[in-house]
Parts: sequence; C-alpha cells; structure tokens
Amino acid sequence: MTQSNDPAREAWELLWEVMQANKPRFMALAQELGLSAVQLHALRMIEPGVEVPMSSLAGKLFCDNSNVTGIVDRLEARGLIERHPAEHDRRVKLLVLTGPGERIRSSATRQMTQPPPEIAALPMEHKIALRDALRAAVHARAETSV
Amino acid sequence: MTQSNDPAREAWELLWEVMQANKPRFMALAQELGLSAVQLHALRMIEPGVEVPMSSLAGKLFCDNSNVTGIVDRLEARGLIERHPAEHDRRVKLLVLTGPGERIRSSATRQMTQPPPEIAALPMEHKIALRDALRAAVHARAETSV
DNA sequence: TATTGTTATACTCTATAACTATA
DNA sequence: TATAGTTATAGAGTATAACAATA
Repeated sequence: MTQSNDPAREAWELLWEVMQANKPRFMALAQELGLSAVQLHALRMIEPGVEVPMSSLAGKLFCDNSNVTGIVDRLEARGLIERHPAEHDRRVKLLVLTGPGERIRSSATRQMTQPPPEIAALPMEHKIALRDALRAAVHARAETSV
Repeated sequence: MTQSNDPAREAWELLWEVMQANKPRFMALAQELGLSAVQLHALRMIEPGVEVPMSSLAGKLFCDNSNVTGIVDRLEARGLIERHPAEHDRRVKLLVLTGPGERIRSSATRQMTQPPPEIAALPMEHKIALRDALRAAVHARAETSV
C-alpha cells in the first residue's frame, strides 16, 4: 500500500507500480517476436526511414558503444536492420530498418502503445487528467534539457 | 512528439517517456550502491522484517527460479541478505535482509521514491490529478487480479 | 508424484581496455 | 590527437533441462 502526504511522491510510486505490472506483457511481446527485451528496445529506437548512428543508439539505450556492436550484430543477423557507412564520416555506421524490420517494429509499436486495461478502463476525466499532467511534465523536461 | 486522439494511449506513451527519462538516475543510484540494476530491484522486493521465499522473489522479478539462485548468491556474498531454511517446509528457503542490507535498501528507497524534477515541479493541481488517476488505475488492477 | 531450489549449459547483456580506421 | 566502432575479456543476467531433497 502506497501512503504519503506528498502527491508528487505518491504519484511517482504509483507510476512505478503501473510500469512494473506491465513488464510481463512487454516480455511476452518480445518473446512472441523472437527478440530479447533489449533487442526490442533497440528496434523501437530506430524509426522507419531514419538513419541512426551506432553511438546514437548507445545513447538511447544508456549503454556503451561496445555493447551496441553485439546487439546490432544480432538484429542484423535476423535481417531486421542494416549497417551503412556514413558518407560524410566513414568512421560512422548508420543503422536503418529493413522491410522485415519495419514490419516487426510496426507490430511491436502497435501493441506497446496500447494502454494496459487499468488505464484503458479509467473514466474519461481521469484519462484526460492523466494525459494533461504527463504532457505538462514531459513538456517541462523538454524545456530544461535544451 | 506524441500525438493521438485517444487520451489513454497518449497518456500511456507519455508514461513510458517519463520512465525512460528516469532510467539514468536509477542506473547511477545502483552504481553508487555497488549493485547491478537487477540486484537493486531484488533488494527492493525484500521488505525489512519480512521473510521472502526464493520462488516468491522469482515471481516478483518475473524470472526463473534458477536465475534467482545466482542473484541471491551475489547479494548474500555482499552480506545484504541471508538464506534461512523454512521450518514448515524444508525445501523452501526464506530470504531476509541483514542490517547492512536494510540500511542500503532504506537509502535506495528514499532516493527512488523521490519524484523526478519534471513531476516534482508540476503545479499542485496536476500533481493531485496525476495521483488520483493513478490511484484509480492501481485500485482497478487490484480489483481484477483477486 | 510433485515441488523448491541448485547445478550444468548455453546464450545474451554489460563495461573496460586495447585496437583499427578514420578524422 | 581525438573519435566511431570493433574485439577481447570478464562478469552478470537469462532460460532450459537434469538433479537432490523434501513433501
């Protein structure tokens, strides 16, 4: 049971709880697609038609470049992404989704962005309040991280 | 940029975004405590004074029993938890925090439950709306999972 | 027979350090 | 000199299957 006098703190703890409860769904989705959790995250970070440098992917995954090499190796072996050398700097390798990669990512995105039952079943005024508060929070983050 | 006509879907995507943004803070905390991310999660699942069977911890971490053996080995080697055989069923091993384990867990909890700046800085009406909506969601979850 | 936890095995994830090829 | 990515290495996390002890 969460209990606190500070609404922000309690909201934060509840937020963890909701995400925690959603973890099995995410893991099941990854397994269904034949991907590890990290591979699925990586795939999600590469948008269709957008070339992403390896180091940029490392940043998005909060891990080391040397780690990304292996993750990309496996996604490439599965035929989901490709490495292309950048023409402006030949040290850089750009990652792009393949056709199959786009399709799998699209399916993953469709399922992952579907809210879990406890959010979907909220009364409309709660949904809107939730959205508006989170919009404000994310907007604030974008402001400060410029 | 998140964009959707369905407030629940947009809220869910924003929720992911907030948690994603918080990941570096969590990783930094784990490192500061000399723990891996999984070890920190495991430690958080064991409340002071509460004996937790290994299989129960596996459930909380959404992983296999065989996996828990290693995680517990390392936490025990660090002196943060102990294994005790259960008297009612001697196959079962109960996990309890040691003194140092309680102290590290307490410090971790204090920091992890502190909301990130973008939540803490929200106007009070947004904080309360966020808390109330999430309370309703978590409450709904508790209802259906009985 | 069934269950709890361990072990053996194999693979993935992870960082650090050393390396390469570029810049 | 510095940077992007790779490789080598070592350790941690992960599941499956086989196992021991207990129920």
